[in-house]
Order: sequence, then structure tokens, then C-alpha cells
Amino acid sequence: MSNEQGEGARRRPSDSGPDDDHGGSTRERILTAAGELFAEHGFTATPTSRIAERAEVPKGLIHYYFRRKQDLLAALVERLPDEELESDRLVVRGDVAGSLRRLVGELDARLESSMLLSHLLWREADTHDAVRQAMQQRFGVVVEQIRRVIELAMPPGLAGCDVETAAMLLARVINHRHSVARHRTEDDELDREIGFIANALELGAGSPVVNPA
Amino acid sequence: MSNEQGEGARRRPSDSGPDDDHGGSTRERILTAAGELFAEHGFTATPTSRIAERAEVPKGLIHYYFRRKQDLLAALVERLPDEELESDRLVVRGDVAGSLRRLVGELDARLESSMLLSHLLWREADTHDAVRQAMQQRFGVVVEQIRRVIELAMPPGLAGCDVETAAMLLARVINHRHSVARHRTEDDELDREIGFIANALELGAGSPVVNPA
Amino acid sequence: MSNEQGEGARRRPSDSGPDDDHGGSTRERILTAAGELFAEHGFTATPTSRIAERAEVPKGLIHYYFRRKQDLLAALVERLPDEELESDRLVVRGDVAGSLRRLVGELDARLESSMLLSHLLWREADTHDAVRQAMQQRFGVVVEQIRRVIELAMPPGLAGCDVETAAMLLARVINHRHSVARHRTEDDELDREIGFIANALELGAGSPVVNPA
Amino acid sequence: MSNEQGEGARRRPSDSGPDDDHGGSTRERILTAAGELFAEHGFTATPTSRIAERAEVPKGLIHYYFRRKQDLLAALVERLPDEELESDRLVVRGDVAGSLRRLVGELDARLESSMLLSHLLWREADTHDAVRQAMQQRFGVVVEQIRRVIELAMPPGLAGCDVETAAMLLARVINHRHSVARHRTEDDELDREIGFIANALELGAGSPVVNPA
DNA sequence: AATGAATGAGACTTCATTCAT
DNA sequence: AATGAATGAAGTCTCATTCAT
Repeated sequence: MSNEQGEGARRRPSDSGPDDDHGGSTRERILTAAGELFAEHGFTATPTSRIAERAEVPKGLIHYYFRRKQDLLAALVERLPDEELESDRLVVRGDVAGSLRRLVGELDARLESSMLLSHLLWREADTHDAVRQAMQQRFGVVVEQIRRVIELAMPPGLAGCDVETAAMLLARVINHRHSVARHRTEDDELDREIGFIANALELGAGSPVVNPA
Repeated sequence: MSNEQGEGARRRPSDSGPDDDHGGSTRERILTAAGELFAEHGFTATPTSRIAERAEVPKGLIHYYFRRKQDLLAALVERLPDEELESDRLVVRGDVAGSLRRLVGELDARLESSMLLSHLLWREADTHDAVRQAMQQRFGVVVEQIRRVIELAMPPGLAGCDVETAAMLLARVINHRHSVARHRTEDDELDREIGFIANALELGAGSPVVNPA
Repeated sequence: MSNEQGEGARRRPSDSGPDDDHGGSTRERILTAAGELFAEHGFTATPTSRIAERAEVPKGLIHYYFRRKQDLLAALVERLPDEELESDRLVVRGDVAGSLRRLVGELDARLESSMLLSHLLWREADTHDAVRQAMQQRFGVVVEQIRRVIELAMPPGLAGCDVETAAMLLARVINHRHSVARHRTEDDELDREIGFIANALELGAGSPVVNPA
Repeated sequence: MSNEQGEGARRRPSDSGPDDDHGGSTRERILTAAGELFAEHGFTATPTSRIAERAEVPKGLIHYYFRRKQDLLAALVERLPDEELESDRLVVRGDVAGSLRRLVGELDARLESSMLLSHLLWREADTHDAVRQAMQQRFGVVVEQIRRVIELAMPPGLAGCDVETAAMLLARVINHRHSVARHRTEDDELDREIGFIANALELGAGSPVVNPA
């Protein structure tokens, strides 16, 4: 268990050339099919043969590009969109809730295409080390971005409250959506939760932690 | 691939007799082993033969008690501790944070034994209908309990804020711990998050939701 | 490469009971089929599916008894007839050639059933450690037996010659037959070679090793 | 499964041109790599892709030069050094042992480069007809050469003994080294065995075969 | 002349499940 | 009630070989 290899993922043959294949380069089609199926049924429960079917390539080609099934997962992780984004332009000083909403919107837009994928990765995180590491790193990045937006958006006088915790809280909510909530994505709830946190911050929540049990 | 039910789970042969087996009735030992292994490696990735090994029973016995592998999962769901608990005695009026901490503590204590199991179930939730339904129901129960504790603990004057959202937020945090956070369970973080939410509530957060996007 | 495991070979189900299978216990039939096919076409070139065909068992049963193909080889080695035999009764003092011929005859008789097998094992000796070790040990045993027979059969006065070398020489001839000569087993040649060696010993060959360049 | 021949081995594209490849013509590098790998792991167990790797040529090139994998084996057989050598200059009349030692030394020197290869060929002899035939022919040539050296080296008076058998015996020893003994090549043993045979011949061994069984 | 993507047959192996005892 | 031998479908992966470029 948990053997990453670093190698295993062969380079794609025609990287930037025009694709006369139906729908992306062959390698890409395989990855897309794999991502979808993994997300729908899980990694172990998805036979490589079904990936081949959906990608409309012969079975052997899967293992030509990705020697082991596991390498498909690794490649999917690498292909994740970079979560980094210049968040500064989203910030409106004094409007924490609005700024956070815009941030979450941006993050979601980026992940939109890979929502299912993201969900899959959370599922496989504790079976595959590479996946887990990637996920944890991404979590850290998100927390950091939230924290930054909050700090920029907060009115100057209210610097005392627990920004760190609020950021973590929101990051967890976001992750929860991507990881577990998959089916019932109720934007309404999310919206209210963002509002709650922003409001709490503006009220100075968390600053004086009173008698911690 | 959906959910069989009704039949499938055979009644244990010697139900009430004294156990001369080493460590619980045979059927129970099988379930425990299955729960552990499913949690460690996932449902599909766990062969029934390995369950038999860990439970120290012959392989045939697994399918004697549980005709299909899937029935093991169903039985594990049924065996989950009832989340219902008389929360009233945990409440100290005026101390929202403390009350919530005690509630979370109780919930954790109940789940302690089945922490891994709970995690497993979240993983398998979108592959197995029966599991998903159970999980969603449990989520609802937890939200409700949190809401109740908050309402009981809140000082009378502050009834205006968004208790519903706060409850959902905390429930999500709890679930996140059980479903995803598996490895790094940092109680410190949880504690601060509870404090943050309680404090926010006391400050009236969420009451006037300002310009919702 | 070269991973023996010690385990891997499941115990046969009905060891000594009467066989109503057609031709030995199931496990034994598999081993016999494997031995034959390995000998004919080599280990790697023999698919387990063909073993199943010849043994007239379903493919899965092969791996029920022998988890890995390699375990078949290991089991075949273990099944080799013990080369040890009470050679003393074969010896006629003063008749070295005759004594050796009887010894070789005995060894051949023992190996007769496993001639092909023996050949196979030599072929696979340098790919599979377990096989090589078994083969080397067997070689040592044979050399020792030959040496003993020679010493018992030699007339007392001629003790000076190089018995060790003669024994090795003959052992090598025997092995050569089993390992390489497979197809054209001309007993005539063997006979003359035994005669030559015996005669040489009686003439005192090897005693004074002259200028070993 | 028998032996194809006649076609199959394409002529190398640039036969006589200067080699700017690193280490021999491309075709030759392929053959060398194939020989090494076949000897190490056996014919069937060696993928052509690994041959390409070791030869540092693209995979397609293997099948460009040698349409079928089997043709590699055939080419290796053809490339074997010619065993024929003018043995007369090695002979010192009256010194049988010395003459044989020099002969064996020469043969070994020729085969030195292809010791492993020779071993491989013996292994594959009974799976590939072409290989077996080549091997048997080579065996005959060696026997003949030994016989010739013995006859030339023997003192005139001792013509009565069984030269044929002695030659066969020694040829077998040589072959045994090349085919089986691969790992523990103890020149010491070989030396003593040559001495034994030569000594036996000088003593007239084999001449009067006494009571053949 | 040379390349490496593509192909599909088939190898080994695992496994849930059945069934005779 | 309990067992483990038996079964065969299906999984992952390898590989010789072809072919368009």
C-alpha cells in the first residue's frame, strides 16, 4: 500500500498539436474517462476495462500510457487546477461577507469542472498517499487564501478577533462540500454560513476565548 | 448495484447462548473484523477472506452469516450506536460554548469505538444507497441536537441570531472530523471552532444577513 | 526475482484417503500436469491455464492450491524422490565398474518417473533460487554416494588414486544425462563411460597428479 | 512452434558504414543485449522491450531488424564463434594431459565472450529446434577435436585404449560447464578431471572392457 | 531508415459465492 | 451448524507485433 513511484506516467505523444481525435488527445480522453468513473464508483470499483470503453480506446492503451492503474490517480492529481489565484482584486474593504463570497465563487468556478474529481480524491485520500498529500496541501492553500481575504477585508479597528479559526472553519465548509456533500449542493446554506462567519468576525467573535472547558 | 434488503442478513445461530468463543459471539467478531478492514482499506478493496482471517473464523462462515458481502455493510450500519441522547442535562444556560463542548464530547464518546467505522461509511456513502440514507439521517439528528442545545443554552435576550446556520456549521465540522479528518484529529482546533461559533452566537451573529450577494 | 516464501503451498485436502478422482488427488493431478508441461516447454512458457486443462480442473483451482505459479515449482522440488539409498548392498568388492553400474541403475530407476522433471529443474535452476539450491544439494549427495561405492568396491591395494575426482566425473555424467541429454539417452555410451572410469581407477589413474600447469 | 527459417532476419540497413553509434553497429548492440538478457532470465522471460532498453534503441527498431523475437535467437546461434581451430599446434606428443588442457583453454577462450550465451542456448535447446541442432553439431565438433588431440598426443605404444569414450567424457565435462555449471566454475576441478582422464588413457584404461553388465 | 503509438490476445491472479459434507 | 474445496468470472497487467509517419 502507498507506493508512489514517480515514474509510471508516460509522456503524452502529441502535446500541443491539433487533435483530430474525437475530443482531446488520446491520453487526455483516458484521464477524463478515468476521472469520471472513479468519481462515480470509486477507484477500486472501477475496472480499467470500463475506462477504456468510455474513452473509446482499446484496453491495452490504458496501460500503455499509465502502466499501473494507480498512475491514473496520480496523473489526475497532477492535473488539478492550481488553486492559487490573485485574491486581492476580490476584496472590498469593509465587506468581509461579500469578499468571502466572491472568493468562494472563484474557487468553485475553478473546481467546477473537477467537482466530481475533487470528491473522488477525498474518498481515496486515505488509501493513496500521493492523493492524501495533494489534498492536504490544497487545504492549506485554501485556508491561507481565506485568511488573507479576511484580513484585507476587515475594517481596521477589528483586528482582534480569531481570523485563523474563522478561516479554518470556512475552509472546512468548502471542503465538506467538495468531499461529502456531493449530491445536495445547496448554495443557499453555503451563503448563510459565509454570512454567519463574516458577521461573527465583524462582531469580534473569537477574540477573548472564555474559559476553555 | 443498488441496495438489496429485507433478506440477506441471516439470524445468528446461537443468539443468546453463552459465548465460549474468544471475544464476543462469532457473528459479532465477524462484524468487528469487517468494520476494521473496511475502514482501513475500503469496502471493495477488502476481501471476505481477509475478514475471515482477522475474525479467526473459516471462510465459509462469513457467507453463512451474511450471504453477500454487501450484507456486512448493511449490518454495520444497523449496529451503529444510536446518536440520540438526552442532551438536556448537558446544557448550562448562559454557557453556549461549554454546552456545545459537552455535547460534542458526548457524541465523540459514543462514536469513539466506531470512529473508523463512521469514516468508512462516509466513504461508501455514494456507492451504497443504504449507507447514504443512514448517514443523512444521522446528520439530521445531529443538527437537531445541536440546535436544541444552543437554544436551551442561549441567554433569553439573544434569540434573534441564526441558530439554524450555526448548528449546521458545527454539525458540518463534526462530520468533517469523522469523514475526512481521520488522521490528524486535533482537538485543539475543534475547541477553538466551537468557541468561535458560540461566541458569534452570543454576539448575535447571523441575525441581520446583510446584502446576500 | 528469487523470492521463496515458505508459505504459499496449501496443504492437500485428502491426503491418504481413497481417491475417487480420476488419477490421484486433485492436488496431485495438478502437480503432475505442471511437472510434465514445465518439462516439455519450460516454466515461463507454460500457462497455468494449460496446466488446468491437462489436469482437468478449473483454472481457479490451480491458484487455490498454489497461490502463485512459482509455488508449483517449489512443490515439485519438494516432491522429488529422496536420492538417498542404501548403496552398500550394491557393492561387490573388487568389481568397481559393476558396482557403479548398479548404483547408476538404482539412481536412474528412482528418477525414471521424474526424468523429465529433473531435466526441467536443471533448466530453471538459474532462474529460481529454491530450485538451484535443491539441485546443488542433490548433486552433492550423488557425488558422495558414488565416492562411497568406489571406496567400498576398490581392491584394498589400490587406495592411492583420485577417487574424489572420479566420483565427480561420474556424477557430472549422470547429471548431464538428466539435465541436457534428454532426448538421446544412449545407455551404451553411459556404460562405456562407467567402464572407462572404473578401469582408470583400477589402474591407479589420478594418483600422481603430474605438473598441474 | 517449430523453427521458422530462411526469412526473418533482415539484413542490417547500413552494413559497412562507419559506426557513430556508441559501441558497435545498432544491429550488433541489439544482439548483444538480447544475448545477455536471454542468458540471465531465459528467452521467454525476456521482453523485447527490455532488450531495446539495454541496447538503448527504440523499441520499434528491434522488430525492424528482427521481425520476430525468435529471430533474435537464430541470429545469436549464427553469431557463435566457430569452434573449429587448428588444434595441431597445441599438441605435445607424449603429454596428453597438457595437450588437452591447452585445447580446453583455447575452446574456453573462444567461448569466453559467449559463455553466458552458450549456457542460454543449452537452456533453450529443447524448445527451439534451430538451437538444438546447432548445439548438437557443436558438440560433435568438440568431440572430434578432442579425439584428434588425444590421438596426436598419445605415445605410439598405447593405441589400444578407448579414445572415443575418453573424448566423449571430456566433451561432456566441457559442455556441463557451459550448460549447467554456470555459477561455480572451479577451474581446479576441471584441471583435475582432465588430469584424471589423461592419466587413465596413458595407463590404458578402457581397452579391455571387462564383463559389461 | 527509424520510431513509438497502437492493438488485442492472453498471462497471472483474486475473489465472491456455492455446495457437498 | 459449520467447513473449506471448488468454481469461473473478472480484474490488472504484459507483451509481441503491426503500422502510420
